[in-house]
Amino acid sequence: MKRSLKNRRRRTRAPAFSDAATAILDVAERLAQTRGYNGFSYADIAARLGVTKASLHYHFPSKEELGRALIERYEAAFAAALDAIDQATGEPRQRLRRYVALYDGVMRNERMCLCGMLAAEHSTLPRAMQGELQRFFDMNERWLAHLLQEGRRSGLFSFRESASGRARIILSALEGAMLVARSYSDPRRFRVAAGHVLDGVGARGR
Amino acid sequence: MKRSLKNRRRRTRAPAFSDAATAILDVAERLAQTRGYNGFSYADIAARLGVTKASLHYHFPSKEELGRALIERYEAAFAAALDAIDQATGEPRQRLRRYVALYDGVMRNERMCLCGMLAAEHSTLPRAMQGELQRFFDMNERWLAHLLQEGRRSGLFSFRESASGRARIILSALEGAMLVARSYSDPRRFRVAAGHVLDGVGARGR
DNA sequence: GTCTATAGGTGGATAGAC
DNA sequence: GTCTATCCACCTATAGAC
Repeated sequence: MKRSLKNRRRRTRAPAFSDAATAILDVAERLAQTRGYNGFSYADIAARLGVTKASLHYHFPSKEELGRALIERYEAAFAAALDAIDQATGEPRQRLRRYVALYDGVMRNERMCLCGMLAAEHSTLPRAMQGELQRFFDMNERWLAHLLQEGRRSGLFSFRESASGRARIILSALEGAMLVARSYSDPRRFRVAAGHVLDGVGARGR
Repeated sequence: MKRSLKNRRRRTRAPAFSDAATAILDVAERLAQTRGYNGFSYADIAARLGVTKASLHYHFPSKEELGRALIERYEAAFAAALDAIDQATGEPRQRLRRYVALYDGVMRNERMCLCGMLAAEHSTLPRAMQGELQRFFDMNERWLAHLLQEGRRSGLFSFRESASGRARIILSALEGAMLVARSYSDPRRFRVAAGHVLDGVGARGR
């Protein structure tokens, strides 16, 4: 009963990768976010880095291990971004706006959320990766639900369903907006939809 | 100036396929909706039908042609379903509920919207398929926008943005809800999110 | 750590017999 | 229309030299 309840979310330790491994992950991440896990190969990564396929296997023996590392690193970075938001401001509407801005940044990079992309390929992924996907979405929903609950208590947000229900809606809407916007190669499509997500809880106000 | 304005949407003629071609498309469609376009092969289809890969190429010489046929047939079937809704009832809330039920039926089949799935793989698809994808989403948005406009005029729906803006939000939210629900293999997740889409315009009734 | 070389498998696609 | 047989490109992965 004595353990601190603060920051109990931090279960995702950012793994330490060598410079070479980091370079591989950077390239693989971009490829996975634009083409999907089944849409890129070791050859693609090797070509972009100017090395051979074999050397990649030294750092990531199998593609499954590479895929797991991708999700783990992505989730850790996302968790850090959420912490940064929490520490920058306590104002709920601003925190929600910054959350949406995270996704907007991904789109502006002509990518899609890594985990949204992998969700489409879910049934073709190794079991371990499937489990990590859920953890990512769970983390997002928990963070959002907490924020929504707090904002509603202080009269800033307004919505009928439960906070976690609304969190799911927001997450789904953002992922879906990215998905559809990709077919039009138009990030503005995402931005407009994202704005209405904020309106939905009464959080757009400047 | 004399041409009828009724049914001017019908640009998608349902192509006639032989029995064998239809059987191939049925299997390919299920595979594409569960595993993605890059996630299945001619070998997968052939195995499930008990024929050889070579015979598939007689009906669909290349995978790109197969992919195009998949989207065209899917879009035609969807357009027919929208027409059926329009003819069954003119009541806007009911029509919107039936629209959402279309997507729910897809999820209940343990699939995801074909075009939502393909949207994730967008950048890896042949150009022709990319164009057809947009047409599918455009058709959905036009139908929804028209319905929303009508419902708002009669005081049944309420939303702040333009009808086409709201149509995009609804489409994105439904596609996103399917996407995320897949990671949990839980269609109920979709159904709850879909219900809130209806609430969003005041259409849940009852 | 990175290389060359290669294994063993699967991808889409074609030729030609039946 | 469906088959057998085959092609070549590409996939993930490994062995072993440097």
